[in-house]
Amino acid sequence: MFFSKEGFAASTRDLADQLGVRQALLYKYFPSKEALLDEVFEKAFSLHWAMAWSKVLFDQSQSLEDRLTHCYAAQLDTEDGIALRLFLRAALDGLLLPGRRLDLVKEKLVLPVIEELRREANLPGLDAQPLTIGEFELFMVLHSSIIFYAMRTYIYGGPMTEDMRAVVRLYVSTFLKGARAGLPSLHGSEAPASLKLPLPQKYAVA
Amino acid sequence: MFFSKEGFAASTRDLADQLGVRQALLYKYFPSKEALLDEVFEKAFSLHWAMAWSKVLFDQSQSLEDRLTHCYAAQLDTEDGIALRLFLRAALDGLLLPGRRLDLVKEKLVLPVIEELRREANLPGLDAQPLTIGEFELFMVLHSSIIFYAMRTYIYGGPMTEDMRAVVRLYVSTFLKGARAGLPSLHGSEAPASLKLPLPQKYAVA
DNA sequence: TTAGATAAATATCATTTGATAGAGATATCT
DNA sequence: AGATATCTCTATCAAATGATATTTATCTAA
Repeated sequence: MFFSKEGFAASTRDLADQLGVRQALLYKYFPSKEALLDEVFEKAFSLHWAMAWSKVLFDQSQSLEDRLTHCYAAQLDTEDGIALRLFLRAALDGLLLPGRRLDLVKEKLVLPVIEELRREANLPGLDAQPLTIGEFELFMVLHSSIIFYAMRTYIYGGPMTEDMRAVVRLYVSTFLKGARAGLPSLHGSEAPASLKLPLPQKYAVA
Repeated sequence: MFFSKEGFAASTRDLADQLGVRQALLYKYFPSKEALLDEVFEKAFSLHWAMAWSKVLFDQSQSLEDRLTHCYAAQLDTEDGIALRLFLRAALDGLLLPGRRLDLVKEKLVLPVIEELRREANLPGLDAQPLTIGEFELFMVLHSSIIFYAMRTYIYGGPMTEDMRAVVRLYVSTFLKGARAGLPSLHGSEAPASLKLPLPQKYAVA
């Protein structure tokens, strides 16, 4: 989209030019520039993300590494940079969408994965002991890698490998190795108390 | 700074207001708004980052985990969000600074750490076998975690733990566990060929 | 104190930009 | 065809904005 490249301060005339249309026409469809931007946000953030998740993640016939790799690779496949740019611009301008996105990630990805890792390690389930800050931050190791990969690709514009799936698999396997080795001690007595606190409901908005 | 909050499209009048000065006065010190922005960039990106690095990282008397934790925690300590915001805005607007930053990270952090991890694993040194894409991406697992933590703190504005150092240590230890376990196989025959290619000189600019 | 310079304010200009009004064109229905 | 409704364009306004010119205040040195 236009605003993802030019920023929200871009003029409606430039937008109209790019659409091959006259500037005044925009105001037949949108009462104001703000309404137009609202529409842009709505389109960009509606279904995007969070589709492939959920289902594939629970398919116990594949290894957790395969499932996570599949989810995040699918994620990066559908990502075209536009939503990411809009997303960052919105965050920089003080919108609170980004925080809510993390809430979604927590619900759809962090909780299932940590539940499974806890089971592997013979730790109590999430219903018995709520998700801790340490576990959330542990998962952020993986999530950050993917996000930053997308940023390097679409924002930084750096030269990336063609073999995205291999990189995602490397991220996932590195994370899983570290998480499996470290999760028990996150619940042990030697872990910092701050990491054992339950994760608060984040970014809650009225 | 002003532009890190308001964006580069903010008006010189608002800037002057915030400085408690009249708008025209700005043009006694800067020939144009663009020159003013250049100055802002210069200030923001000059020495910032990359100071604590280098030295501490080579102090073999501490564990690699301690050294990395120290470096990145110091990094996050000096970070006030301003540089990060400017940085992201610049990246979104197509500036190529971000790529160069990664070049710095590669030289000051990735190379020493991978060299050390290779030595631990009895793998050939970097002079014998250049840094691979896989190794760089491996380190990105750690680096992304830190960057994204800063973004969550200063851009997303989410509620973060007070105990930043504990989180950084968790990132570092998780990365190290995964990297130590995975580095040998990154050089083995089962690794994807794409990850074994040498990392190209990135983001080179004339 | 005064001459000269430096710093800051006022006033103003030309462009850009969001937004509106009304004319012309195109399609649709009877 | 003719009436009507929809769509798009031209023309224009008022406010905001980058930039300049001119005036006023403040400081410094002899």
